Formats: sequence, structure tokens, C-alpha cells
Amino acid sequence: MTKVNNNDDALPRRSMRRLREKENRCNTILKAAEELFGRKGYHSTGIEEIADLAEVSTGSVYFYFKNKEELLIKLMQEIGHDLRKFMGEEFQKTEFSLDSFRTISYAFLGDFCLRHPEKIAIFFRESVGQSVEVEEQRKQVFVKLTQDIKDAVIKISEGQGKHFVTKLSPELIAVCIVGIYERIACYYLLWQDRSADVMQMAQESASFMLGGVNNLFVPDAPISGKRGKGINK
Amino acid sequence: MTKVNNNDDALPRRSMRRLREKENRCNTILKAAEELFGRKGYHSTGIEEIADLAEVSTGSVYFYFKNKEELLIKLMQEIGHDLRKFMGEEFQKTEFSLDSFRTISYAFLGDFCLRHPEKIAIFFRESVGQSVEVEEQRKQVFVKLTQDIKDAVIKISEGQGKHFVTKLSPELIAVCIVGIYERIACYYLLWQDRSADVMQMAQESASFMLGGVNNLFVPDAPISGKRGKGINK
Amino acid sequence: MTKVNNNDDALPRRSMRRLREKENRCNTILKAAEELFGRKGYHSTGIEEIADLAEVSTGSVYFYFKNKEELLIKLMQEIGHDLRKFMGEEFQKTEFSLDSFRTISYAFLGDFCLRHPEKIAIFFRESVGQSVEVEEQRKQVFVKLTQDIKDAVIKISEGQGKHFVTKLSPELIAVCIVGIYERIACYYLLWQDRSADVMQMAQESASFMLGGVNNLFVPDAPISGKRGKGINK
Amino acid sequence: MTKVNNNDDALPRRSMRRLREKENRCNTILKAAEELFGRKGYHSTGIEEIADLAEVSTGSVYFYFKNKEELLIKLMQEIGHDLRKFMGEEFQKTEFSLDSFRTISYAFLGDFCLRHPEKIAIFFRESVGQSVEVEEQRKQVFVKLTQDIKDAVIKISEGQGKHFVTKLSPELIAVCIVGIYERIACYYLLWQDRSADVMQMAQESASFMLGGVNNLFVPDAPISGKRGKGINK
DNA sequence: CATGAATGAGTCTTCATTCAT
DNA sequence: CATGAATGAAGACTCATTCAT
Repeated sequence: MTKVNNNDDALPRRSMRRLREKENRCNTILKAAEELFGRKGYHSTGIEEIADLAEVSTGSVYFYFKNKEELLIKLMQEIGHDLRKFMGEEFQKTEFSLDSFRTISYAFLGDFCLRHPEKIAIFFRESVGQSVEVEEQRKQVFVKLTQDIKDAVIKISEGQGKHFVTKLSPELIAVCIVGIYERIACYYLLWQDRSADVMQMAQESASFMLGGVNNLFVPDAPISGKRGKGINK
Repeated sequence: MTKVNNNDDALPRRSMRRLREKENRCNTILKAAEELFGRKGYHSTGIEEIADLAEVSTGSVYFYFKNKEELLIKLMQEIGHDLRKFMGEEFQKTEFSLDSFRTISYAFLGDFCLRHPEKIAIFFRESVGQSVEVEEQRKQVFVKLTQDIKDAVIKISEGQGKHFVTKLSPELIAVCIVGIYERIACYYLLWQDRSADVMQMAQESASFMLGGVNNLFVPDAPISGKRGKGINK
Repeated sequence: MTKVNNNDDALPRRSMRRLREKENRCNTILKAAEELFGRKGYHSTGIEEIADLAEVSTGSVYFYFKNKEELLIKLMQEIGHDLRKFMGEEFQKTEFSLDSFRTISYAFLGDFCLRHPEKIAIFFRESVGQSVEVEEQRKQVFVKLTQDIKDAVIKISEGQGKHFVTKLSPELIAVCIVGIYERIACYYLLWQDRSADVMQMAQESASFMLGGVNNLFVPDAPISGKRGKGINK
Repeated sequence: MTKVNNNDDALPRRSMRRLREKENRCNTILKAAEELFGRKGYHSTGIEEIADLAEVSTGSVYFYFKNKEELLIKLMQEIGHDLRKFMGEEFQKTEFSLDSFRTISYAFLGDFCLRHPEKIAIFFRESVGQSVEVEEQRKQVFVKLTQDIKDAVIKISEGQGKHFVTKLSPELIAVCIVGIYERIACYYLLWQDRSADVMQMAQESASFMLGGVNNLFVPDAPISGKRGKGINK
């Protein structure tokens, strides 16, 4: 056992500290980039500025990241990851009931957006239209995010004993939800400063989504006679 | 008399052709920029490329436009204008009924997006996160677009003999609609090539919106009573 | 007689008007350039600005002048010519007496400089260090100006029954005088605004010159015993 | 102890070399700019040329200097500084006697000008009329230079037991002296190649100044009386 | 591993000049 | 002769990236 411990620590002890420091440095740089990209914009931020804010040299930035682009991509992925984790938790809490929409809206708009405006700026603004590579990664992040929501939406439908109009519906719903959150965040929080009304926005956007989802539902026990697209009315 | 008429035209004829040529040149450049920005991206496109494609000199580009940024802004504004005009017409055609959502979805996704992928790319990708000035103008364009939809939504509600849950609702609905179209266009058309399913997307997104809007409606003749947030069943 | 007049005018009448108009246009442009060069500087002034101020087209500027450089050169030569004419007159008025220095100082500083600050700016600032060609022409203008003063100085010496220490002296005196006027004009009028003290400056600079000249004089009737350089004291 | 000493040097040794190299680079670039500005003129010299001559990259030029303008300004200031230092030493050597004028003339014309024609060209030609900023800095340099001479002139007057006609006189004398040196240097050395006659020019210009200064002197112990303008004769 | 000076390709932008109308 | 749109060569400057110390 000691041996094992020794093995785990002996030489590793140093390297672990190294690792920790490395991660720290890495994160410091990432945080600096996040703040600056969010505040001044991706293009208007120079590597040197990031290095300065992180209190390292430009060379160090390039030791931890391949290039400026990677910094943006990492940031974007991290934010995407946060969002997914965070939504996943909300869905869990509400046990994939229809109430999830409300909870998530409150959590996202009333919590995440207000707390992390730079993240919003990077995710919905700075990471857009910068280069082929960034766009490719952005797509991947959004596909995963959308997939998560789609899965949750399906689970909810099952819980409701309903199914969707078409096979496409759950994904489309997910896409719509992402779009709604994106635009609300940009419109009301980045462009105008309506943080005061955030609760109301959360409330009503949840209602909107709920109505939308409902309208693509179809009762589960079909005496067949489905009727294709006979949706509302 | 004919003489006078002749005189009236004589000089103007030349200057009118001049004017036409001037507008043509302007438009040629704008078209070239649109294609390249949409295809290669704003940053990867050099002024010289635009000039080449438009078959003019770089100097001419700067004769008609202050700088590269202005080119992007003009393009964005033009597209924004097209969209508003085009939505306005659809709303008119359907006399601001609930059916408008369906018509517009078909028109936007099944017509506009498929016909003008570069416009979509510029409006929803290239004009994002480029500079403070571009962002400011982008905001203005989106505010107008949103306002238009908000007004239409209000008209529709009046036609339905209903009113909205809160004063914010119509605007929020407009914001959601814009977000939905934006993300659908990006997700399905720019990122994946799902142009084949465009009609289905139009159909279902319209249903989604309809459901969403309905859920923020409240019958007009309220025996007063509750209302508060008693939205969905 | 009428015939002669006719001959002088008949066809020429038109061409004379042409000539007059041409000269007018030419002068208008020159005046515009003078104002702008003097105010904004040679490099910061564009041909279009000059054309605008002169109310002609850029093309017209190039009809009357080979290029921008020629505009500056013409202006410089004109000012040089003015100065020479004007100094010549002053020397005449004072009959090439020692008093000339005083008169000229008053005239130059108290009159010319105050009335034509743009001319001073062009002659002593904007026409300096712009290009090989301008510098060459500038040299010529200054050589002529210096020559004039040299000649005058010699005449004065003759009137005084004296001659100069060396053959170089009169030219060197001329060079000194030009330098003095140049720097006083720049220092006190372009850099600081001491136009109020102009009279005193004229007065004392004249004294300075007078003293300087006197110190390079040597009584005319030398019983030989020249004494080399026994100048002052 | 030696160890401590070693420690004291160890790091500094390296960083001192760094510092030296940095200054060297800076100076190499400055020297290259000086030569080219002096020879080809400020506008005809491109940054790349300077970089080439200094054997660095264009980027390095911009690492040490904000822009081309700053290069010119630094050069001008340096030359101004040299001149002041150099004049100061001459005045010291001659103990602020009247003889200073002669010594300085010899030193400036016979030494400085012949040795550093590029400096003369930059100081009196290339730094003139280039831009508002350069002109502003030029003014400052000349004001300091003039001030120095004014102070020296005052000291000399005190040594002579004399005072000046007016309060303005010493400054005006300084301005005149600067003007004389400037024009002589330009006229005889930049425009014509009269370097052979430089000694004679120094000699006579000194005489001229001496005479000029004397003419603005007034004996110190005045039984009061008039004085006014009773200067020459 | 850290540093930061050095690099240099790449881009926008300017503006004097021309020439078809 | 006048016009002013069109030209395009020329240049300053940036900044992500590298690498010797």
C-alpha cells in the first residue's frame, strides 16, 4: 500500500504540483481571455493584453494554447459544457416534467445570464463569424446542446404519455428553444439593459415554449387515424 | 413644346444615365461583397478580391464606401430591410390572421433562405461580433425588425379579440420568433444541409410559434378575476 | 486707328477674355492653395479641397498646373517675387542709406508678416523639406533674394564710403539678414503669437543688423595697412 | 563575499547585456533613419528602407518607435540636445566672454556642420513642415535652444558691465543668432558646397553677431538720461 | 518552463493623377 | 475647356506567432 502510495506520489508529487500549477496557469489565461473577449471583443483583444491580465508572458500563452483561435474555441466549448451541465441538472430536478421549461428559463435568464454576461457575449456574439475553424467547433457545441434538449424533450413527452407530430419535431423544438434563449439574452441583456425585467422574461418565454411544445404534441393512444399534420385547431 | 420637352431631357438624359451607372457600380460592388462575405467570410475577404469580382479598382470601392466595415453594414441593413418588407407583405396578404405565422414561415424558410443563403450567412453569421460599430448597427436593424413583428402580433391579437398577459408579451413574442427563425436558418441551412426538409421545418415552426403565442393570450372580456400568471392549464 | 484697335481686338477680343478668365481661374486656384497650404499644411491638403475652395473641378486644377508640387512651387516663387519687389522699393525709398534696415524691418515684420501669415507659413515652413524639386526651386528663390540684398548692401557701403572686410562679406551679410527675418517671423509669429510686439522686434532687429553690418565695414581710404581681420573693438 | 558579488552580477550581467543590446538596436535604427532622412528626405524614405539599413525587420522599428513621425521627432530632439550641450560647453570654455561668439561659430560651422551634414539636413530641412505634431515638437526644441542662448547672452552682458536696451533684447538676439546659423548652414552647406570657405564664414558671422549684440547694449551705469532708442551711432 | 524581443506577411487605406464624356 | 469618376501604385502599420536565452 505504501508502495502504491509511493508510486502515486514519489515522483508524481512534483509532477502533480506541476500539473496543478499548469492547470492554474491555464485557467488564469482562460479567465483573462474570457473577460477581454467578452468586454472588448475577440478581434480587438491582443494576445499581449491577455498575457498582461493573466500576469504571464505572451510566450506562455502559446505554451498552453496553440493559438488565439484555440483560446476562443476552448472558451466556447467550456461555456457550452457549463450550459449543458446546468440544463441537465434542471431537467433532473424537475424530473423531466413540463415544469422544466419554467425552471430552466429562470435558471438561465435569471441566474446564468446575469452572473456571466461575458460568457453570453462570447457564446452568442464573439464566437460567431470569426473563422472556418471556430464556426465548425461552434456547430459541434450547438449540436450537442441541441441534442441534449431534444433528448429531454422526448423524455418529457414520454412522461406526458404523448408523442410528437413527426420525427423531426423534438429536434426542431430543441432548436427553437435554443434560438429563443439566444435572442432573448442578446436582445434584452447585451443590447438593452433590461436585467430588471429578467424574471418576467423568464416567465413568459417559458409559457411561450410550453405552448409551442404542446402544439407539436399528439395524444399517445391513437386509435390510429393519425392525420398527418393536423396540428392545432 | 416638343422642343421644351427635348430640352427638359437633353441634359438630364446624360445625367440620368450617369446616375444609373453610379447606382449600378455601387450595386455591383455590393453584390460582389455579398457573395464573398457570405462564401468566404468577412475577414477572409480582402478589398481587392471584392474589387476584382466587381471588375473595378480598389480605389473605386473606397469611392463608394468609406471602408470595409461600411460595406458590411450596408449589406446588413439592406438584408434587414428586405426581410421587413417581405414580412410586411406576408402579414398583409393574410390580413394579420393567425395564419400569418404559417405563411411567413413558408416564405422565409422555403423561399428567402433557400434563394439567398449568402444573405442568411451575412445577416446571422458574418455581421456578428466584428466590431463595435457593426454591432451597434446590427442592434438597430434587429430592433426595427422586432418592432415590426411586435406591431403585427398586436394587430393579430386585436383581430382575435384577445389581449396579452402583460405589456411585455408582444415584444417578447417578437423576440422569440426572430430567435427561432435565426437558429433554424443557421442550424439547418448553414450548418447542416437540410434544405430538403425545409417545408416540414416551416410547418412545425409555425405550429410552435402559434402555440407559443396562444399561450400568452388571454380572452379579452375578462370577468376580471385572476389572470396573473395562470397561463397554461 | 480704329483699324489698329480692330486688329488688336477683333478676333483677339474673345481670346483675350479667355486669357483673362484663364488667369482668373489660375489665380483663384492659387489663392485657394495658398490659404489651405498655409492653414492646414501642404501634405494635409488634398487637391480636391483646393478645387472645392476654388469652386472648380479637380480636373481643372490639373489643366492649369502640372501637379500639386507645381502649385507649391508657383506659390513659393510668387511670394519670393513679392518679397524682392517689396524690399527693392524700400531700399529705393531710403536711397540705399543705412536707414534702409530700419524701414525694411518695419515693412516686413510690421506689414507683410501681419498681413500675410499664410505666405509666411508657406515660404518658411510648408515649402521646406517636401521634395527634391521643391527644394531646388526654393534654393533658386532664396539665391535671388539673397543676391538682391547683397547688391543693396554693396550700394549702401558705397554710399557710406566704406568697403567690406572681404569679398564674401556682402553676401554673408545678406544671408544673415534673411536668416534673421526668417527666424523672427517663425518664432514670434508662427509659433508664438507676439504680433503685439512686432514693432519692437522690428526696431531691435534693425539695430542688430546695423551693428552687424557696421562690424564688417572698413573705412574706404586705406593708406593700405589693412590689418586683416581687425574687425571689432 | 565573492559569491555575493557573483550573485549580484549573475542575473544583472545578463539583463545588462540585454539592456545594452536594446539600446544598441534602438540606436542602430535611429542612425539608419538619420542617414536616410538626411540623404533622401523624410517622405521619400520608407520604413522598410530604414529597417533594411538597420538590419532589422519593419516590425522591430515599430517595436521601438510608435510610428515614422516619432522617429523624426526623436532625431530632431536628439540633434537639438546635442547642439545645446555643445554650445553650453563652448560658452563655458570662453567663460561667457564676448569671444564666445567667435568660438561657437567656429565650432558650429567648422566642426558640427561639416561632420554631420545629415543632422543639419534633418534639423533645418526635413523636420520642417511635415505635420502638426512634428512642428509642435520642433517649436519646443527651438524654444529651449533659444532660451539657452538668451541666458548666455545675459551672462555675457553682465560680464561686460552692460545691460540691454529693452527686456526683449536678449531673447531677440538669441533668435537672430539661431536664424543666422540656420540660414548659413542651409545656404552654404546644404545648397551650395562652400565647405572650403567655412572658416571665413565662421569668422565673419561672428563679427556680425558681435556687432549686432553690441548695438543692443547700453552702458550699465547710466546717469539715467534718455536711452530710448539711441542705439547705433 | 518562462520570457519578451523579433519577425514579416498581410491589409487596409490614401490620394495624386488621368481621361472619357 | 470642364468635369469628376475611376484608377492603382505606394506605404504605413498591425499582430499573431516564434525561438533564443
